[in-house]
Amino acid sequence: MPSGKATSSDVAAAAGVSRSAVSFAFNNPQRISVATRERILAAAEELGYAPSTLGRMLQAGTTGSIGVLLPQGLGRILENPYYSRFLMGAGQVCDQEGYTLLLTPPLQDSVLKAIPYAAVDGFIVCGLEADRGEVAELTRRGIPFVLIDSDRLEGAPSVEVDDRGGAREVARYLLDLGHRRLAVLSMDPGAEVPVRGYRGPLARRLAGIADALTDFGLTMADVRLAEVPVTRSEGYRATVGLMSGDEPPTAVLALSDVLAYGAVDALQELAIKVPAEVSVTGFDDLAESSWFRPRLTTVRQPIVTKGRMAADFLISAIRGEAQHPHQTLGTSLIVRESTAKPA
Amino acid sequence: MPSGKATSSDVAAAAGVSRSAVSFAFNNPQRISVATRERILAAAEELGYAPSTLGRMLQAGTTGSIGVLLPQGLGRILENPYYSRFLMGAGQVCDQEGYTLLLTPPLQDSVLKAIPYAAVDGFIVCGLEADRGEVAELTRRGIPFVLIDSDRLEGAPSVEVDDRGGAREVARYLLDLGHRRLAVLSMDPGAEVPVRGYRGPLARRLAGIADALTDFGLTMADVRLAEVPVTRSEGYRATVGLMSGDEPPTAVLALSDVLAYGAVDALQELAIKVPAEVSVTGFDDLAESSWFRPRLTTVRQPIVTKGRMAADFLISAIRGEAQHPHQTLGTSLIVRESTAKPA
DNA sequence: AACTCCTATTGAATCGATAGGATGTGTCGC
DNA sequence: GCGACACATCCTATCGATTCAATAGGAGTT
Repeated sequence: MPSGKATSSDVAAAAGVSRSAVSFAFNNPQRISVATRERILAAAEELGYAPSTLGRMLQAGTTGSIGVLLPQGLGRILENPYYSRFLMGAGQVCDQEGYTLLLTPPLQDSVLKAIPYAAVDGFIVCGLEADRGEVAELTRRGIPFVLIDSDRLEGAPSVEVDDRGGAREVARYLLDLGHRRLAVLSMDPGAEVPVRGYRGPLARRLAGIADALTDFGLTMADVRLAEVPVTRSEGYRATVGLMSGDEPPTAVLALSDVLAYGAVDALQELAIKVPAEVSVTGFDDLAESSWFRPRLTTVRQPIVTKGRMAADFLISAIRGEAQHPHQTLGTSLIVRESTAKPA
Repeated sequence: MPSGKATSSDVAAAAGVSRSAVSFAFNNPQRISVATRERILAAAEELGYAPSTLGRMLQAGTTGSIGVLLPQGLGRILENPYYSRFLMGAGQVCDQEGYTLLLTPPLQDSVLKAIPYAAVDGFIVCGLEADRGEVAELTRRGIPFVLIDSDRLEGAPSVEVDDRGGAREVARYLLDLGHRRLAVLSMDPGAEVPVRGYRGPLARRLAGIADALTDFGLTMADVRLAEVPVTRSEGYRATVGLMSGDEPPTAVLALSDVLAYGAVDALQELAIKVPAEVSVTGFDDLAESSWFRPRLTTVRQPIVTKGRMAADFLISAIRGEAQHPHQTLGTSLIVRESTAKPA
């Protein structure tokens, strides 16, 4: 019983041939006689030998897997169905093209540090500010990548969503209904906003809301804003805060469905009727949102398609085919039961 | 502008030192003078050099990532929230221990073929029949692994769930309510059942149902059985079939929540009231099941915990610490609104 | 000036496998 | 009996980095 680390030299020795012969036996049968091949394979079986994955990858210069560079830990990321859907889309392409998918969370809270530990042919980079160093690092290393949920950047392929249009549409819808006291329940943008301003999808969604407000003679100063991590319980907590004080909002516009669920939880807890007393909207249109009660009014974005395109673009880039394509996907307002005219 | 493939030799040449010095500059700063180090780092920056991930892994003999060997393509797997939850659990441990997670779908419909293409320190093997060759292959290669949703096997750590007990409990519950005409909506066991019989969780769940039936003087021959892939739409389709004919069942016992959703879809389509006319139960207790209307009666299994334990066991095995632990997790019947006495 | 000691640095081996070109052996034809 | 031609097999360089053991050089001591 070998220690599980038989090498091609061992097999070669056992079969009385050279290491090349061993390699040929596995990858190039026609370059070797049948008898020798059998002998080699028998020896390999005996010793429990199988070609080392790393050895082959190093030699081939390719890993056959694509990395997904994630902005948060796996435990938290996979809690959000948004990412499941996204990975599903990317996974469909991987299935077709025979790639594996390496989920790469930050290392010691640093996305940058995680890069050198991923043996991949390219990265899908999720939800990162495009000028934070990761992009520069990947460029420097010459690793192909595609940006998702980020800012459009020259020289880097990306798949975007019309966040601004979507947010404008849902905000306008609420204003049209007659709501004037809005609360915006937003995802936590990190600590750098004071220095650097909003970035990526968040910036675009806020801009969209501002667009709509302008049409009604309002500004962002007229809405209450809460910024929290994207979990249902944080959405709950923040909403409790938003509803306290004088003149509470008549509509909560959440920038994520998951946050909207939390908002409804809070309102039910406070015995405030949705949508009769307060309207709630989300963003994403997760599958859960049509099951949720009240069925959630939200902005649909094509998450699975986004995943598919990201993987497609990346694989093209890996093959050296594509020239940094950019793609912007549309959104649509899905009106369901969580919104109504203000009381 | 280099072609993105600077090697340690290039840097060494540029800085006028040996390759060893370059390596030290990055990994062992105290073994080299400050001046030289600076010079090397400058040259590295200039050339866009970063140590090759594969090179380092080969040398170190470790990849820092754990593989998840999946029974189906990624596109289909991630459609099922069950796997999202499971991966979330495993991901929590990965976050803590600094591992990445490699999702490895079958290659050309073969799980076995996928193994050599995954550069990992070990595998979590999901939903595979333990004697189908994959286990033998992993053992032969000496790669650590943990079995999930499989059969208990000497010499291989595994995390199981008390499927039999859970199924027995839900079946008995339906029989206690007075249901006698049951339909079982089961996941597709693959083509080998006639030859090899049922395996793994499916076998245990069917056995649990049989246990309960026996207590009531019935056998599996008295229930209608449909076996389909685990998707909502397949559940829908199968249920339409189950309800046709004489003496349709008064209760549908699905072996997966996702299938149960499909069953309810079908019954609503057929204008059959749930639970007034027909009861439906699931298995898993996905988060969605408490949102679903009617809220789904189901068997809860601790999916996230399962994921955590699997990763824990695997990492112990990788470190050479553990001795093939087995663990069986309990289930519990969650009674909600999709079940009632027969009309 | 010679000797020791220490430190920065290097050479070579190792991790495993692959593949292009060279070599050897055997058979066939003339 | 000798040259040509196949075919099987081997040698060696390559993929990139790490690391142990060895060395060169300089500083310090007597």
